Amino acid sequence: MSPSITQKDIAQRLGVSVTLVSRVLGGKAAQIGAARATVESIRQAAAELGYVPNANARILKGAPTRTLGVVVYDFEDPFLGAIIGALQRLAHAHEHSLVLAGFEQRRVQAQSLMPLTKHGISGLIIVGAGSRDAWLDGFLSRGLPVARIGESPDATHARVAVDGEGGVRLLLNHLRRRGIRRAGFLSDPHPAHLDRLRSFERLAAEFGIETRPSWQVTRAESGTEAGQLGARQIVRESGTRAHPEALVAASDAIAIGALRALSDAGISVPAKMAVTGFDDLPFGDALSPALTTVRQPVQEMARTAFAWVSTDAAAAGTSSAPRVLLPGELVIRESA
Amino acid sequence: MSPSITQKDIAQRLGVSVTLVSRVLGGKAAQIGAARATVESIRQAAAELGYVPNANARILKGAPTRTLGVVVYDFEDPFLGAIIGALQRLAHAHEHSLVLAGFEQRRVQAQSLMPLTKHGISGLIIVGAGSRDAWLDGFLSRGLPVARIGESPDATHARVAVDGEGGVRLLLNHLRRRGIRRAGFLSDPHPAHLDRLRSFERLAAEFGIETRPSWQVTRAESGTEAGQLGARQIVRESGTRAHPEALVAASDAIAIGALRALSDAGISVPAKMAVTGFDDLPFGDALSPALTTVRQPVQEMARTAFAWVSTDAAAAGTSSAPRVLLPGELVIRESA
DNA sequence: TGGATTTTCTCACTCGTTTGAGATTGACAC
DNA sequence: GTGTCAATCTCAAACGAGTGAGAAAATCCA
Repeated sequence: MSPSITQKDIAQRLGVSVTLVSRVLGGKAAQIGAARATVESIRQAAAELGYVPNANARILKGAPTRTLGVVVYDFEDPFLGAIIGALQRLAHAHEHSLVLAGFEQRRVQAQSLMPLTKHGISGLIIVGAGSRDAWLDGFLSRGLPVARIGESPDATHARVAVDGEGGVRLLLNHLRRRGIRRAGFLSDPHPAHLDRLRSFERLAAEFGIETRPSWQVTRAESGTEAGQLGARQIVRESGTRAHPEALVAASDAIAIGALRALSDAGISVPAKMAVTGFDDLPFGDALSPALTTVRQPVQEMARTAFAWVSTDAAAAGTSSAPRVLLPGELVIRESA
Repeated sequence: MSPSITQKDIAQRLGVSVTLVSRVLGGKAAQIGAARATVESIRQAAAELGYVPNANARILKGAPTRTLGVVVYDFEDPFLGAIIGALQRLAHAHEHSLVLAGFEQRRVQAQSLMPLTKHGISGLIIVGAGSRDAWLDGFLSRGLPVARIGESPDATHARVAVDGEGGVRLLLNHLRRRGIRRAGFLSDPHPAHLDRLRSFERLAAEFGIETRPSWQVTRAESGTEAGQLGARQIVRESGTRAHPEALVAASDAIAIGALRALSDAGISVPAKMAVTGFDDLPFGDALSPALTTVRQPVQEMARTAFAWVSTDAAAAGTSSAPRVLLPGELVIRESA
């Protein structure tokens, strides 16, 4: 760990003051009227010695940290990689850095926030849906810009998410065009999924699609398990009577579970029952049948959230819209 | 952004010197013989005011940063979430923080490293396989502890990965017990996958399993696409002649593609052809048929890598083993 | 009561960078 | 010879925390 080059090293080498070096390297050469030759020699020495400014010292002096905290609620989230990747690209492009924090089982512990305060973040991005975040108040009251990627019913901070209702609308419209007149819904306890369920209930009639309470199953399990158990339940219960012609799943994971249950029950998809997902996970197109779904606008959500909290936006005083819903994209494949 | 509480605030409130506050809060109270009452009052004041030490100031003074850089090669990696989650938990438990950096398309740009140097990381964890990392030399030569989660054939730093050969061995042993005597292999260009291919070639004979060059397909595409095209190719080419009874895929993603191709070709799995994966992705058990595979020891890999680079280990002078292969776990489901 | 100890706390500097305020130099005019 | 004005550069004090060395006050012993 060789010690790094500081302004002092440059100053000593050239026999000038650190002040001058700081000003020249800080781009203030013109303002203070530094001699052209001096400016050149300082720049050159800096380059030769491989000078890299010490961010800690700068920040200590009050410079913006250009560091964003990223709080992840759910590391199982299949989108996590894509979202973090997008944020990383944005951060990189805007010369910000990203500090990670996370919570166990959607719980916050005071110490979880240590990395955030420790590095003096200038903005906060929360990844994942959630509500009533008491820990957030500390940041918000200090005027720290906060943006969430995901829904938060009772939040006071900015958030961006896919338009669940719009997505369900796309799906129902598509199903209707395919001639489907009876549909069920599969959900798990995830808040965004419950929201989609409510949209489904509300919109089904509008598209002339019949649904029944017994065709709408919300399981306590989550993801594929919920889908499998839920679909199995619907199939069993409506064995003799009329059964839905389509199962709208609140997420791709749930839909995958449903596909499995239908396959086990010998019900062919989409011939006997159509299935739709929501999210567009990476493997949706390789499934058999390939999953018809609604694609999450991951990049756009990341971009929106980043734009709200980045140092540049905050400095410009951009007022942050409290809630943005971005449209999803209908991806028609084989399952419906 | 109300200014944060500093030691100075505490000192002023109690009418003592900042030095005393620093020493007490730094746990040096006993060494310098501070009065019990004073220690108490300082601690209490700190708690009441909500004092959080300023990491930048500490680091500037030469304290270990307790900050690890996490460099991600591939944000598409389906394990990314799990790995980052595990690292985050470890970091949290050991009071470290995590700074993220990443590369576009597995390429490094000098500026990509900015966050790492900026925050003065004390260790580096690379997520993803790779080789010949020129950018790494700078860190290594400064004596920075580096660990990679993933293989790196020509690396000089520590790395941990799943034991590919061991995994293939588990798979072949299992296939043999199921009475399979002829098997093919599906790969894409990922280095770890090619490595598994070589293991397969080497080990097949040992288990009395016949294989042929035409049954071993490495596609230029990656993931599911490679699996789908590869499986299709094998099925077509061996249409009339003897064909393999099993397809060993280098990854779950590839296996999913293969399942799809076989389904399209009307070849039932595992009755007519067995399929195995490698990785154990989240949805493997919800597929139809559920995928037999080898589980990556994600938690263990993260733990190993973290242990190498954490400040505590580095301080203790723990010598870092250059290469560790952790055993995968055979997960027998339906596809083989 | 004076000096030696002990107990308890403070001074002053440092880390690398920034910045308001001032210093030094030379040239030019009168 | 002296004052003025630029041009050019330096002093010194921060930011928040840590630290070697020493100081002030209280206690003890004779």
